Amino acid sequence: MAAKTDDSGPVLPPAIESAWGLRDRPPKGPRPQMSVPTIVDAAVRVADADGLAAVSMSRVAKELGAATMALYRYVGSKDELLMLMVDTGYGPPPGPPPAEADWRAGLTRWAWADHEVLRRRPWLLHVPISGPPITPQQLGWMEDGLRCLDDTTLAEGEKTSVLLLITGYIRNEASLTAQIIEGSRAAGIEPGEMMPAYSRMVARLIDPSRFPALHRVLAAGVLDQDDDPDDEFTFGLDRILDGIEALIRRRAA
Amino acid sequence: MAAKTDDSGPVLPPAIESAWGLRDRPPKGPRPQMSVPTIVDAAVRVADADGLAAVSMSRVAKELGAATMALYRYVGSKDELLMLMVDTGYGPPPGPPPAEADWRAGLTRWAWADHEVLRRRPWLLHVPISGPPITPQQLGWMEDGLRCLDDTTLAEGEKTSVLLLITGYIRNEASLTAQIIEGSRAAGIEPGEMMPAYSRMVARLIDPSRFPALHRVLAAGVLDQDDDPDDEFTFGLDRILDGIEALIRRRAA
DNA sequence: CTAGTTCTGCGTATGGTCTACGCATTACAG
DNA sequence: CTGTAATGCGTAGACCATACGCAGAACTAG
Repeated sequence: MAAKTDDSGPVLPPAIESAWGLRDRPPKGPRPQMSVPTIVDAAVRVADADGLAAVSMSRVAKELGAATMALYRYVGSKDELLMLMVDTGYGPPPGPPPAEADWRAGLTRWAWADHEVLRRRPWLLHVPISGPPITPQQLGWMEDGLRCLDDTTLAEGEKTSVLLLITGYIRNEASLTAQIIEGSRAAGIEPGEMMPAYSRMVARLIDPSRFPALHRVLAAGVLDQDDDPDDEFTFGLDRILDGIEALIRRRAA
Repeated sequence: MAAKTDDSGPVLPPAIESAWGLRDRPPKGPRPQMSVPTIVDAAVRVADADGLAAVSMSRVAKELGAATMALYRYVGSKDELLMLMVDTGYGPPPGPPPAEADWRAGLTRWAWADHEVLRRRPWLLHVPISGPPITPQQLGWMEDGLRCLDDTTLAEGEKTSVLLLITGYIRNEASLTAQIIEGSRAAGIEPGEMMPAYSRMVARLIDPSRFPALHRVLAAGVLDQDDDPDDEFTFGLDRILDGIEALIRRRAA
Protein backbone atom coordinates (compact mmCIF):
# COMPACT_ATOMS: atom_id res chain seq x y z
CA MET A 1 0.00 0.00 0.00
CA ALA A 2 2.65 2.48 1.06
CA ALA A 3 4.87 3.20 -1.91
CA LYS A 4 8.10 1.25 -1.64
CA THR A 5 10.52 4.15 -1.72
CA ASP A 6 14.19 3.47 -2.13
CA ASP A 7 16.62 6.07 -0.87
CA SER A 8 17.23 7.68 -4.24
CA GLY A 9 15.06 8.38 -7.23
CA PRO A 10 15.94 6.37 -10.33
CA VAL A 11 15.78 2.67 -9.67
CA LEU A 12 18.63 0.48 -10.80
CA PRO A 13 17.41 -2.45 -12.92
CA PRO A 14 17.75 -5.77 -11.09
CA ALA A 15 20.19 -7.20 -13.62
CA ILE A 16 22.49 -4.22 -13.15
CA GLU A 17 22.37 -4.62 -9.40
CA SER A 18 23.41 -8.22 -9.83
CA ALA A 19 26.32 -7.03 -11.95
CA TRP A 20 27.47 -5.09 -8.90
CA GLY A 21 27.08 -8.23 -6.82
CA LEU A 22 24.28 -6.71 -4.81
CA ARG A 23 21.77 -9.46 -5.27
CA ASP A 24 21.39 -12.84 -3.65
CA ARG A 25 19.29 -15.59 -5.06
CA PRO A 26 16.11 -16.20 -3.11
CA PRO A 27 16.25 -19.64 -1.47
CA LYS A 28 12.97 -20.88 -2.84
CA GLY A 29 11.96 -22.14 -6.22
CA PRO A 30 13.75 -24.30 -8.76
CA ARG A 31 17.43 -23.75 -9.36
CA PRO A 32 18.06 -21.37 -12.28
CA GLN A 33 19.56 -23.08 -15.29
CA MET A 34 21.14 -19.98 -16.71
CA SER A 35 22.61 -16.86 -15.23
CA VAL A 36 22.87 -13.26 -16.30
CA PRO A 37 26.56 -13.58 -17.28
CA THR A 38 25.81 -16.70 -19.34
CA ILE A 39 23.16 -14.83 -21.28
CA VAL A 40 25.27 -11.72 -21.75
CA ASP A 41 28.21 -13.80 -22.94
CA ALA A 42 25.99 -15.52 -25.48
CA ALA A 43 24.70 -12.17 -26.70
CA VAL A 44 28.23 -10.84 -27.00
CA ARG A 45 29.18 -13.94 -28.97
CA VAL A 46 26.33 -13.28 -31.39
CA ALA A 47 27.30 -9.65 -31.76
CA ASP A 48 30.94 -10.53 -32.32
CA ALA A 49 29.99 -13.02 -35.00
CA ASP A 50 27.14 -11.32 -36.84
CA GLY A 51 26.88 -7.77 -35.58
CA LEU A 52 24.51 -6.05 -33.23
CA ALA A 53 21.58 -6.31 -35.63
CA ALA A 54 21.72 -10.09 -35.26
CA VAL A 55 21.21 -9.83 -31.52
CA SER A 56 17.56 -10.59 -30.99
CA MET A 57 16.13 -12.25 -27.95
CA SER A 58 15.26 -15.33 -29.95
CA ARG A 59 18.72 -15.53 -31.48
CA VAL A 60 20.41 -15.30 -28.10
CA ALA A 61 18.05 -17.91 -26.72
CA LYS A 62 18.86 -20.21 -29.62
CA GLU A 63 22.55 -19.73 -28.88
CA LEU A 64 21.87 -21.07 -25.40
CA GLY A 65 19.44 -23.81 -26.41
CA ALA A 66 16.72 -22.12 -24.40
CA ALA A 67 13.35 -20.65 -25.20
CA THR A 68 13.07 -16.99 -26.00
CA MET A 69 10.93 -16.09 -23.06
CA ALA A 70 13.18 -17.84 -20.61
CA LEU A 71 15.62 -14.97 -20.91
CA TYR A 72 13.14 -12.56 -19.41
CA ARG A 73 13.53 -14.27 -16.06
CA TYR A 74 17.06 -12.87 -15.99
CA VAL A 75 16.97 -9.55 -17.82
CA GLY A 76 14.10 -7.15 -17.64
CA SER A 77 14.21 -6.06 -21.25
CA LYS A 78 16.36 -6.08 -24.30
CA ASP A 79 17.69 -2.65 -23.43
CA GLU A 80 18.92 -4.00 -20.15
CA LEU A 81 20.67 -6.82 -21.97
CA LEU A 82 22.32 -4.30 -24.26
CA MET A 83 23.57 -2.32 -21.29
CA LEU A 84 25.16 -5.44 -19.85
CA MET A 85 26.60 -6.35 -23.23
CA VAL A 86 28.39 -3.02 -23.32
CA ASP A 87 29.79 -3.65 -19.89
CA THR A 88 31.29 -7.03 -20.71
CA GLY A 89 32.06 -5.98 -24.27
CA TYR A 90 34.40 -3.28 -23.07
CA GLY A 91 36.11 -5.66 -20.74
CA PRO A 92 38.33 -4.65 -17.86
CA PRO A 93 39.79 -1.13 -17.91
CA PRO A 94 43.46 -0.67 -18.79
CA GLY A 95 44.50 -0.08 -15.20
CA PRO A 96 45.88 3.04 -13.57
CA PRO A 97 48.66 4.88 -15.41
CA PRO A 98 52.25 3.82 -14.76
CA ALA A 99 53.84 5.88 -12.00
CA GLU A 100 56.43 7.46 -14.24
CA ALA A 101 53.92 8.62 -16.87
CA ASP A 102 52.78 12.23 -16.96
CA TRP A 103 49.16 13.02 -17.61
CA ARG A 104 49.62 13.19 -21.35
CA ALA A 105 51.32 9.83 -21.67
CA GLY A 106 48.75 8.33 -19.34
CA LEU A 107 45.78 9.63 -21.25
CA THR A 108 47.34 8.58 -24.54
CA ARG A 109 47.73 5.05 -23.29
CA TRP A 110 44.17 5.09 -21.99
CA ALA A 111 42.84 6.48 -25.26
CA TRP A 112 44.55 3.79 -27.30
CA ALA A 113 43.12 1.10 -25.05
CA ASP A 114 39.63 2.47 -25.60
CA HIS A 115 40.33 2.79 -29.31
CA GLU A 116 41.47 -0.81 -29.47
CA VAL A 117 38.33 -2.09 -27.81
CA LEU A 118 36.12 -0.25 -30.28
CA ARG A 119 38.19 -1.50 -33.18
CA ARG A 120 37.79 -5.06 -32.02
CA ARG A 121 34.10 -4.79 -31.24
CA PRO A 122 32.58 -2.28 -33.64
CA TRP A 123 29.09 -3.29 -32.56
CA LEU A 124 29.66 -1.37 -29.33
CA LEU A 125 29.23 1.75 -31.42
CA HIS A 126 25.77 0.70 -32.52
CA VAL A 127 24.39 0.26 -29.05
CA PRO A 128 22.22 3.30 -28.42
CA ILE A 129 23.59 4.87 -25.27
CA SER A 130 20.72 5.77 -23.03
CA GLY A 131 22.41 7.45 -20.12
CA PRO A 132 25.56 7.96 -18.11
CA PRO A 133 27.58 4.86 -17.24
CA ILE A 134 26.35 2.82 -14.28
CA THR A 135 27.91 -0.60 -14.82
CA PRO A 136 31.03 -1.68 -12.94
CA GLN A 137 33.49 -1.85 -15.79
CA GLN A 138 32.25 1.34 -17.39
CA LEU A 139 32.91 3.19 -14.18
CA GLY A 140 36.22 1.38 -13.93
CA TRP A 141 37.26 2.85 -17.27
CA MET A 142 36.24 6.26 -16.03
CA GLU A 143 38.23 5.83 -12.86
CA ASP A 144 41.39 4.88 -14.72
CA GLY A 145 40.96 7.83 -17.04
CA LEU A 146 40.46 10.28 -14.22
CA ARG A 147 43.54 9.00 -12.45
CA CYS A 148 45.67 10.15 -15.33
CA LEU A 149 44.79 13.69 -14.32
CA ASP A 150 45.53 13.22 -10.63
CA ASP A 151 48.76 15.18 -10.69
CA THR A 152 47.35 18.14 -12.56
CA THR A 153 45.90 21.22 -10.95
CA LEU A 154 42.63 20.98 -12.81
CA ALA A 155 39.39 21.27 -10.90
CA GLU A 156 37.39 18.06 -10.57
CA GLY A 157 34.76 19.38 -12.94
CA GLU A 158 37.42 20.16 -15.50
CA LYS A 159 38.80 16.66 -15.23
CA THR A 160 35.46 15.11 -16.06
CA SER A 161 34.96 17.53 -18.92
CA VAL A 162 38.36 16.63 -20.27
CA LEU A 163 37.64 12.93 -20.08
CA LEU A 164 34.29 13.43 -21.75
CA LEU A 165 36.01 15.29 -24.53
CA ILE A 166 38.40 12.43 -25.12
CA THR A 167 35.89 9.59 -24.95
CA GLY A 168 33.67 11.49 -27.33
CA TYR A 169 36.48 11.87 -29.77
CA ILE A 170 37.49 8.24 -29.59
CA ARG A 171 33.95 7.07 -30.11
CA ASN A 172 33.51 9.38 -33.03
CA GLU A 173 36.70 8.45 -34.78
CA ALA A 174 35.96 4.77 -34.29
CA SER A 175 32.48 5.28 -35.67
CA LEU A 176 33.80 6.85 -38.82
CA THR A 177 36.36 4.20 -39.62
CA ALA A 178 33.89 1.46 -38.78
CA GLN A 179 31.45 3.02 -41.20
CA ILE A 180 34.00 2.89 -43.96
CA ILE A 181 34.65 -0.77 -43.32
CA GLU A 182 30.98 -1.69 -43.05
CA GLY A 183 30.06 0.45 -46.01
CA SER A 184 32.67 -1.11 -48.24
CA ARG A 185 31.58 -4.57 -47.23
CA ALA A 186 27.97 -3.64 -48.06
CA ALA A 187 29.00 -2.22 -51.43
CA GLY A 188 31.20 -5.20 -52.12
CA ILE A 189 34.38 -3.26 -52.72
CA GLU A 190 37.77 -3.09 -51.09
CA PRO A 191 37.86 -0.92 -47.95
CA GLY A 192 40.65 1.07 -49.55
CA GLU A 193 38.40 1.89 -52.50
CA MET A 194 35.58 3.30 -50.40
CA MET A 195 36.76 6.86 -49.90
CA PRO A 196 38.02 7.32 -53.47
CA ALA A 197 34.62 6.16 -54.72
CA TYR A 198 32.97 8.62 -52.37
CA SER A 199 35.31 11.31 -53.57
CA ARG A 200 34.39 10.69 -57.20
CA MET A 201 30.72 10.72 -56.38
CA VAL A 202 30.86 14.03 -54.55
CA ALA A 203 32.99 15.52 -57.32
CA ARG A 204 30.27 14.53 -59.78
CA LEU A 205 27.55 16.12 -57.66
CA ILE A 206 28.92 19.46 -56.61
CA ASP A 207 29.28 22.62 -58.63
CA PRO A 208 32.83 23.93 -58.00
CA SER A 209 31.64 27.52 -57.97
CA ARG A 210 29.09 26.90 -55.26
CA PHE A 211 31.33 24.57 -53.27
CA PRO A 212 34.81 26.01 -53.76
CA ALA A 213 36.35 24.90 -50.48
CA LEU A 214 34.96 21.41 -50.84
CA HIS A 215 36.11 21.28 -54.43
CA ARG A 216 39.61 22.22 -53.36
CA VAL A 217 39.64 19.41 -50.82
CA LEU A 218 38.59 16.90 -53.45
CA ALA A 219 41.07 18.27 -55.99
CA ALA A 220 43.85 17.88 -53.44
CA GLY A 221 43.05 14.16 -53.42
CA VAL A 222 42.67 14.14 -49.67
CA LEU A 223 40.17 11.29 -49.76
CA ASP A 224 41.92 9.29 -52.46
CA GLN A 225 45.04 8.25 -50.64
CA ASP A 226 44.29 5.67 -48.00
CA ASP A 227 46.41 6.78 -45.10
CA ASP A 228 46.82 4.73 -42.00
CA PRO A 229 43.67 5.16 -39.89
CA ASP A 230 45.93 5.15 -36.85
CA ASP A 231 47.60 8.32 -38.12
CA GLU A 232 44.20 9.93 -38.43
CA PHE A 233 43.39 8.92 -34.88
CA THR A 234 46.69 10.23 -33.59
CA PHE A 235 46.19 13.55 -35.34
CA GLY A 236 42.88 14.30 -33.67
CA LEU A 237 43.98 13.00 -30.32
CA ASP A 238 47.06 15.20 -30.36
CA ARG A 239 44.99 18.25 -31.21
CA ILE A 240 42.74 17.59 -28.24
CA LEU A 241 45.63 16.91 -25.91
CA ASP A 242 47.26 20.12 -27.12
CA GLY A 243 44.13 21.97 -26.13
CA ILE A 244 44.11 20.34 -22.73
CA GLU A 245 47.78 21.07 -22.30
CA ALA A 246 47.11 24.75 -22.89
CA LEU A 247 44.48 24.67 -20.18
CA ILE A 248 46.69 22.84 -17.72
CA ARG A 249 49.52 25.27 -18.28
CA ARG A 250 47.20 28.18 -17.69
CA ARG A 251 45.88 26.62 -14.48
CA ALA A 252 49.36 25.82 -13.25
CA ALA A 253 50.62 29.36 -13.78
CA MET B 1 22.23 -8.49 -70.31
CA ALA B 2 25.38 -6.44 -70.11
CA ALA B 3 25.65 -4.93 -66.63
CA LYS B 4 24.52 -1.33 -66.64
CA THR B 5 27.70 0.22 -65.31
CA ASP B 6 27.65 3.79 -64.16
CA ASP B 7 30.90 5.72 -64.15
CA SER B 8 31.60 5.21 -60.47
CA GLY B 9 31.07 2.37 -58.08
CA PRO B 10 28.49 3.08 -55.40
CA VAL B 11 25.12 3.97 -56.86
CA LEU B 12 23.29 6.98 -55.51
CA PRO B 13 19.75 6.12 -54.47
CA PRO B 14 17.13 7.64 -56.78
CA ALA B 15 15.58 9.77 -54.06
CA ILE B 16 18.96 11.31 -53.29
CA GLU B 17 19.54 12.07 -56.93
CA SER B 18 16.23 13.85 -57.00
CA ALA B 19 17.34 15.88 -53.98
CA TRP B 20 20.22 17.13 -56.17
CA GLY B 21 17.71 17.96 -58.90
CA LEU B 22 19.13 15.34 -61.19
CA ARG B 23 15.92 13.55 -61.99
CA ASP B 24 13.07 14.39 -64.30
CA ARG B 25 9.67 12.81 -64.13
CA PRO B 26 8.97 10.35 -66.91
CA PRO B 27 6.20 11.69 -69.16
CA LYS B 28 4.01 8.63 -69.01
CA GLY B 29 1.71 7.28 -66.37
CA PRO B 30 -0.61 8.99 -63.91
CA ARG B 31 0.50 12.18 -62.24
CA PRO B 32 2.10 11.56 -58.85
CA GLN B 33 -0.03 12.78 -55.96
CA MET B 34 2.85 13.18 -53.58
CA SER B 35 6.49 14.12 -53.92
CA VAL B 36 9.65 13.24 -52.09
CA PRO B 37 9.78 16.58 -50.26
CA THR B 38 6.15 16.21 -49.17
CA ILE B 39 6.91 12.84 -47.64
CA VAL B 40 10.12 13.97 -46.01
CA ASP B 41 8.40 17.00 -44.53
CA ALA B 42 5.70 14.79 -43.08
CA ALA B 43 8.30 12.50 -41.60
CA VAL B 44 10.14 15.44 -40.08
CA ARG B 45 6.88 16.67 -38.63
CA VAL B 46 6.33 13.31 -36.97
CA ALA B 47 9.86 13.25 -35.61
CA ASP B 48 9.56 16.80 -34.30
CA ALA B 49 6.33 15.95 -32.55
CA ASP B 50 6.91 12.44 -31.22
CA GLY B 51 10.55 11.58 -31.71
CA LEU B 52 12.34 9.41 -34.20
CA ALA B 53 10.93 6.21 -32.76
CA ALA B 54 7.47 7.32 -33.89
CA VAL B 55 8.60 7.58 -37.50
CA SER B 56 7.32 4.44 -39.11
CA MET B 57 6.26 4.14 -42.69
CA SER B 58 2.65 3.68 -41.70
CA ARG B 59 2.72 6.66 -39.36
CA VAL B 60 4.17 8.91 -42.05
CA ALA B 61 1.61 7.62 -44.53
CA LYS B 62 -1.17 8.34 -42.06
CA GLU B 63 0.17 11.87 -41.68
CA LEU B 64 -0.32 12.27 -45.42
CA GLY B 65 -3.62 10.46 -45.69
CA ALA B 66 -2.03 7.91 -47.99
CA ALA B 67 -1.49 4.18 -47.81
CA THR B 68 1.72 2.84 -46.36
CA MET B 69 2.94 1.20 -49.51
CA ALA B 70 2.36 4.30 -51.58
CA LEU B 71 5.47 5.83 -50.01
CA TYR B 72 7.66 3.20 -51.59
CA ARG B 73 7.02 4.71 -55.00
CA TYR B 74 9.02 7.71 -53.83
CA VAL B 75 11.64 6.40 -51.45
CA GLY B 76 13.43 3.12 -51.86
CA SER B 77 13.53 2.22 -48.21
CA LYS B 78 13.11 3.62 -44.77
CA ASP B 79 16.84 4.20 -44.54
CA GLU B 80 16.65 6.40 -47.59
CA LEU B 81 13.85 8.37 -45.99
CA LEU B 82 15.94 8.81 -42.88
CA MET B 83 18.82 10.13 -44.93
CA LEU B 84 16.56 12.71 -46.51
CA MET B 85 15.08 13.59 -43.14
CA VAL B 86 18.53 14.43 -41.88
CA ASP B 87 19.10 16.64 -44.89
CA THR B 88 15.99 18.72 -44.41
CA GLY B 89 16.19 18.42 -40.64
CA TYR B 90 19.51 20.25 -40.58
CA GLY B 91 18.18 22.92 -42.82
CA PRO B 92 20.32 25.37 -44.75
CA PRO B 93 23.91 25.89 -43.61
CA PRO B 94 24.79 29.07 -41.69
CA GLY B 95 26.49 30.67 -44.69
CA PRO B 96 30.14 31.54 -45.20
CA PRO B 97 31.91 33.34 -42.37
CA PRO B 98 31.75 37.14 -42.28
CA ALA B 99 34.71 38.71 -44.03
CA GLU B 100 36.10 40.31 -40.91
CA ALA B 101 36.06 37.12 -38.86
CA ASP B 102 39.25 35.14 -38.31
CA TRP B 103 39.13 31.36 -38.48
CA ARG B 104 38.40 30.97 -34.79
CA ALA B 105 35.47 33.34 -34.75
CA GLY B 106 34.16 31.77 -37.92
CA LEU B 107 34.34 28.22 -36.62
CA THR B 108 32.79 29.26 -33.34
CA ARG B 109 29.84 30.77 -35.16
CA TRP B 110 29.56 27.65 -37.29
CA ALA B 111 29.75 25.36 -34.27
CA TRP B 112 27.01 27.24 -32.48
CA ALA B 113 24.79 27.01 -35.53
CA ASP B 114 25.28 23.25 -35.64
CA HIS B 115 24.73 23.05 -31.89
CA GLU B 116 21.52 25.00 -32.19
CA VAL B 117 20.14 22.66 -34.85
CA LEU B 118 20.81 19.62 -32.71
CA ARG B 119 19.24 21.27 -29.69
CA ARG B 120 16.12 22.00 -31.65
CA ARG B 121 15.87 18.60 -33.29
CA PRO B 122 17.34 16.05 -30.91
CA TRP B 123 16.02 13.22 -33.06
CA LEU B 124 18.78 13.96 -35.54
CA LEU B 125 21.12 12.36 -33.03
CA HIS B 126 19.18 9.12 -33.14
CA VAL B 127 19.41 8.64 -36.87
CA PRO B 128 22.05 5.98 -37.41
CA ILE B 129 24.61 7.56 -39.68
CA SER B 130 25.50 5.11 -42.35
CA GLY B 131 28.19 6.88 -44.31
CA PRO B 132 29.79 10.15 -45.26
CA PRO B 133 27.45 13.02 -46.20
CA ILE B 134 26.05 12.97 -49.72
CA THR B 135 22.99 15.17 -49.52
CA PRO B 136 23.02 18.79 -50.68
CA GLN B 137 22.60 20.55 -47.40
CA GLN B 138 24.96 18.27 -45.54
CA LEU B 139 27.66 19.11 -48.01
CA GLY B 140 26.64 22.74 -47.74
CA TRP B 141 27.37 22.67 -44.03
CA MET B 142 30.73 21.12 -44.74
CA GLU B 143 31.51 23.79 -47.31
CA ASP B 144 30.72 26.60 -44.92
CA GLY B 145 32.81 25.00 -42.24
CA LEU B 146 35.79 24.50 -44.52
CA ARG B 147 35.63 28.11 -45.65
CA CYS B 148 36.36 29.24 -42.12
CA LEU B 149 39.81 27.74 -42.56
CA ASP B 150 40.46 29.32 -45.94
CA ASP B 151 42.91 31.87 -44.65
CA THR B 152 44.96 29.43 -42.64
CA THR B 153 48.04 27.63 -43.90
CA LEU B 154 46.70 24.22 -43.04
CA ALA B 155 46.87 21.48 -45.63
CA GLU B 156 43.55 20.44 -47.14
CA GLY B 157 43.69 17.14 -45.32
CA GLU B 158 44.25 18.92 -42.05
CA LYS B 159 41.26 21.16 -42.68
CA THR B 160 38.95 18.20 -43.09
CA SER B 161 40.38 16.54 -40.02
CA VAL B 162 39.83 19.71 -38.04
CA LEU B 163 36.25 19.94 -39.18
CA LEU B 164 35.66 16.31 -38.38
CA LEU B 165 37.01 16.92 -34.92
CA ILE B 166 34.60 19.75 -34.34
CA THR B 167 31.48 18.10 -35.75
CA GLY B 168 32.25 15.04 -33.70
CA TYR B 169 32.49 17.10 -30.57
CA ILE B 170 29.28 18.98 -31.24
CA ARG B 171 27.39 15.82 -31.92
CA ASN B 172 28.73 14.22 -28.80
CA GLU B 173 27.98 17.10 -26.52
CA ALA B 174 24.48 17.41 -27.94
CA SER B 175 23.95 13.69 -27.43
CA LEU B 176 24.87 13.91 -23.80
CA THR B 177 22.62 16.81 -22.94
CA ALA B 178 19.77 15.31 -24.94
CA GLN B 179 20.16 12.10 -22.97
CA ILE B 180 19.81 13.98 -19.72
CA ILE B 181 16.63 15.62 -20.92
CA GLU B 182 15.14 12.44 -22.34
CA GLY B 183 16.22 10.43 -19.33
CA SER B 184 14.65 12.82 -16.89
CA ARG B 185 11.43 12.85 -18.85
CA ALA B 186 11.41 9.05 -18.80
CA ALA B 187 12.07 8.98 -15.07
CA GLY B 188 9.47 11.65 -14.48
CA ILE B 189 11.75 14.06 -12.67
CA GLU B 190 12.99 17.56 -13.27
CA PRO B 191 15.86 17.77 -15.76
CA GLY B 192 17.87 19.59 -13.11
CA GLU B 193 17.44 16.66 -10.75
CA MET B 194 18.81 14.05 -13.18
CA MET B 195 22.53 14.40 -12.59
CA PRO B 196 22.24 14.75 -8.80
CA ALA B 197 20.20 11.56 -8.76
CA TYR B 198 22.83 9.88 -10.91
CA SER B 199 25.51 11.18 -8.59
CA ARG B 200 23.78 9.70 -5.54
CA MET B 201 23.34 6.39 -7.28
CA VAL B 202 26.99 6.10 -8.26
CA ALA B 203 28.05 7.16 -4.79
CA ARG B 204 25.99 4.32 -3.40
CA LEU B 205 27.52 1.81 -5.78
CA ILE B 206 31.22 2.48 -5.71
CA ASP B 207 33.74 1.66 -3.04
CA PRO B 208 35.81 4.82 -2.44
CA SER B 209 39.00 2.82 -2.01
CA ARG B 210 38.64 1.10 -5.38
CA PHE B 211 37.38 4.23 -7.14
CA PRO B 212 39.28 7.06 -5.46
CA ALA B 213 39.38 9.47 -8.38
CA LEU B 214 35.71 8.94 -9.15
CA HIS B 215 34.86 9.32 -5.49
CA ARG B 216 36.70 12.60 -5.38
CA VAL B 217 34.70 13.86 -8.35
CA LEU B 218 31.44 12.95 -6.65
CA ALA B 219 32.55 14.42 -3.34
CA ALA B 220 33.35 17.67 -5.10
CA GLY B 221 29.70 17.84 -6.09
CA VAL B 222 30.58 18.25 -9.74
CA LEU B 223 27.40 16.59 -10.90
CA ASP B 224 25.12 18.17 -8.32
CA GLN B 225 25.19 21.74 -9.44
CA ASP B 226 23.32 22.21 -12.66
CA ASP B 227 25.53 24.57 -14.60
CA ASP B 228 24.46 26.10 -17.84
CA PRO B 229 24.82 23.44 -20.58
CA ASP B 230 26.03 26.20 -22.84
CA ASP B 231 29.02 26.76 -20.55
CA GLU B 232 29.83 23.08 -20.79
CA PHE B 233 29.65 23.28 -24.57
CA THR B 234 31.84 26.36 -24.65
CA PHE B 235 34.44 24.72 -22.43
CA GLY B 236 34.98 21.74 -24.71
CA LEU B 237 34.82 23.80 -27.85
CA ASP B 238 37.46 26.17 -26.56
CA ARG B 239 39.76 23.27 -25.66
CA ILE B 240 39.48 21.93 -29.19
CA LEU B 241 39.97 25.32 -30.76
CA ASP B 242 43.02 25.83 -28.53
CA GLY B 243 44.46 22.62 -29.89
CA ILE B 244 43.79 23.70 -33.44
CA GLU B 245 45.28 27.09 -32.74
CA ALA B 246 48.49 25.44 -31.58
CA LEU B 247 48.62 23.53 -34.87
CA ILE B 248 47.94 26.57 -36.97
CA ARG B 249 50.64 28.54 -35.20
CA ARG B 250 53.11 25.74 -35.77
CA ARG B 251 52.19 25.53 -39.45
CA ALA B 252 52.42 29.29 -39.90
CA ALA B 253 55.90 29.46 -38.37
C1' DC C 1 -9.67 7.78 -82.04
C1' DT C 2 -7.45 3.69 -80.55
C1' DA C 3 -3.89 0.63 -78.78
C1' DG C 4 0.00 0.10 -76.25
C1' DT C 5 2.99 1.36 -72.75
C1' DT C 6 4.32 2.83 -68.45
C1' DC C 7 3.80 4.63 -64.16
C1' DT C 8 0.89 5.32 -59.79
C1' DG C 9 -1.62 3.88 -55.68
C1' DC C 10 -2.14 0.45 -52.65
C1' DG C 11 -4.15 -4.29 -50.75
C1' DT C 12 -2.35 -8.46 -49.30
C1' DA C 13 0.87 -11.28 -47.22
C1' DT C 14 5.38 -12.71 -45.19
C1' DG C 15 8.54 -12.89 -41.81
C1' DG C 16 10.61 -10.50 -38.40
C1' DT C 17 10.67 -7.81 -33.77
C1' DC C 18 9.70 -7.32 -28.41
C1' DT C 19 7.23 -8.72 -24.63
C1' DA C 20 2.66 -9.33 -21.45
C1' DC C 21 0.45 -13.06 -19.53
C1' DG C 22 -0.52 -17.44 -17.64
C1' DC C 23 0.39 -22.20 -16.61
C1' DA C 24 2.89 -26.35 -15.26
C1' DT C 25 6.85 -27.75 -12.76
C1' DT C 26 10.33 -27.61 -9.36
C1' DA C 27 12.50 -26.89 -4.89
C1' DC C 28 12.73 -25.28 -0.66
C1' DA C 29 10.64 -23.74 4.37
C1' DG C 30 8.08 -24.99 7.99
C1' DC D 1 3.78 -33.34 3.72
C1' DT D 2 2.05 -28.89 2.46
C1' DG D 3 2.34 -24.18 1.16
C1' DT D 4 4.82 -20.92 -1.34
C1' DA D 5 7.59 -18.90 -4.53
C1' DA D 6 10.53 -18.96 -8.43
C1' DT D 7 11.65 -21.07 -12.99
C1' DG D 8 10.98 -22.46 -17.87
C1' DC D 9 8.46 -21.36 -21.56
C1' DG D 10 4.17 -21.66 -24.93
C1' DT D 11 0.89 -18.63 -26.72
C1' DA D 12 -0.52 -14.60 -28.54
C1' DG D 13 -0.74 -9.57 -29.47
C1' DA D 14 0.92 -5.52 -31.39
C1' DC D 15 3.99 -3.67 -33.99
C1' DC D 16 7.51 -3.28 -37.90
C1' DA D 17 9.53 -3.11 -43.03
C1' DT D 18 8.76 -4.50 -47.37
C1' DA D 19 8.11 -8.02 -51.68
C1' DC D 20 4.68 -8.72 -54.98
C1' DG D 21 0.93 -8.09 -58.00
C1' DC D 22 -2.99 -5.87 -59.80
C1' DA D 23 -6.33 -2.06 -61.24
C1' DG D 24 -6.49 2.06 -63.28
C1' DA D 25 -4.63 6.56 -65.07
C1' DA D 26 -2.14 9.23 -68.43
C1' DC D 27 0.63 9.67 -71.90
C1' DT D 28 2.58 8.43 -77.08
C1' DA D 29 2.39 6.28 -81.59
C1' DG D 30 -0.22 5.16 -85.13
